[in-house]
Amino acid sequence: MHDIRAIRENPAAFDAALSRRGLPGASSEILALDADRRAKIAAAETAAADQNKASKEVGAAKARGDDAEFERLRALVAEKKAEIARLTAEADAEDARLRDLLMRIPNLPHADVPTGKDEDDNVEIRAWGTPRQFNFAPVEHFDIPGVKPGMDFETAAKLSGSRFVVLKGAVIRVHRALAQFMLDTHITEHGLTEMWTPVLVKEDAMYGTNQLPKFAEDSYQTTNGWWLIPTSEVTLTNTVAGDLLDETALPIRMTAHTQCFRSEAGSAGKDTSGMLRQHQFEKVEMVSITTPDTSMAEHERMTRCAEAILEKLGLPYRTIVLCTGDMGFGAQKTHDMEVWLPGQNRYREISSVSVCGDFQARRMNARFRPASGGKPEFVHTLNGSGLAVGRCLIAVLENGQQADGSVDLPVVLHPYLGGKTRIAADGTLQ
RNA sequence: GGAGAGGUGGCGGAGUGGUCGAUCGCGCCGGUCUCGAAAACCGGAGUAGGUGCAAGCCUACCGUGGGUUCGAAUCCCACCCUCUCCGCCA
Repeated sequence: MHDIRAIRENPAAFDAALSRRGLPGASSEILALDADRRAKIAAAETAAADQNKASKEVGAAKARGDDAEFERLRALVAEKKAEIARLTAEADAEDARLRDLLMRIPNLPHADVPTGKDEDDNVEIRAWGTPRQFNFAPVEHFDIPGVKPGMDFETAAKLSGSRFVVLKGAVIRVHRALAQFMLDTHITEHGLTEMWTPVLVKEDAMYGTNQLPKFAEDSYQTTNGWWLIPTSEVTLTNTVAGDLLDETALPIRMTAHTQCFRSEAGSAGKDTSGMLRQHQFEKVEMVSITTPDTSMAEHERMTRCAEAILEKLGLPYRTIVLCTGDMGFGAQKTHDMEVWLPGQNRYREISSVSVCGDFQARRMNARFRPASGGKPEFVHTLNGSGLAVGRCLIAVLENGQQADGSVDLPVVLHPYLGGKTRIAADGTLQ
């Protein structure tokens, strides 16, 4: 959410930043509402002050037996009370409207971020690895002979419909190994703290990390009001909601491996085959809570944490910085890692690492007390995939496929597979 | 699901109708003492909103929303959340 004061102080800069995202200016509407709201608050507070004054005097009037004054003040209090009720109701309504308006406006892009319209304007900042040369035509993950016995979309459709999968045998073991490998690397080499969180959350948490109010249709809700998390960014970030932390506690670096649930509303017809885009998938997420002056450095650090996983797995990737038009709602700046998928002959997103500044912290009311002893300030929040496990499985399978239909598996996974090194063409782990 | 207890400032914990935004302890900040530190002692400090160049002033906030009252942290109602015991259960 945006700081109304910052908009008041510099409406032109606010509109200019929105314009970089390809959005119309909003400051004039916001400021008109804000001015109206403040006038109402001032009127309500003046009336409240009058009431408080009369309330204090009424006791004294009664004590000295001045009945006329007592009755006059009593009537005045009653009158002010009605006035206050009316004015605060109006002020509250405008405040709610303003808050809702501010809640629905995306974060402003960091100065570093290239201006652009869509993904064509994203900028590659580095690439790692060389796509392997195949002496046969590589296929997509679901067509690899060794994978087919362990990846069953028909049975999943019977159980749940489209965009679900049943995994079996060697394939799910590799999937599980990947998640374990990612977590272990993050906790032992990257200094993140492993967490395990609920996947059902209250509405407040979804507001905190900006899934709500604008993107309700992208997530699922239970009949009793819980939401299924679309990412553990929601739970990890909201662990500090409402807190006032000591600066010495920062940065807080967390990671969690959870199920994620997405309705994929609006992606009908996109990535319909294979397990690239599912309603239910697993992700190892990273979240950092930092001070304002360390968040940009943390963004680079977190990006490296994600890249390290890909490098250890030997998966060629490129890292891009998203342009203003392609960034997500809450981000100030985003790095996407795209992994090479030989079956599709292209790079596909496997991780997205974003710095949100105080955008989410303001929604969650998550603050820290500076070590210098000043006023509490909002923390900065960052989140990134490290990595999407299902997509990583796809990448490992497609990049490791062999002419005979088998799949060679990355060396770093072998210890997680009981020393096995490949999925044979018949689907067995060998 | 049944029964009970409770939600107060960074934390713990008092306060049951009127100078209570709130006793006290811990923690925090400043000072005295000390070579320095600890301890001890003295002093300071809530959060948010509004208004003002500023000092300041005003308003709100004791889980949330209503109500009673001239006046509510304190009384009443509803809701939310947490904890304990019982039952059930992965």
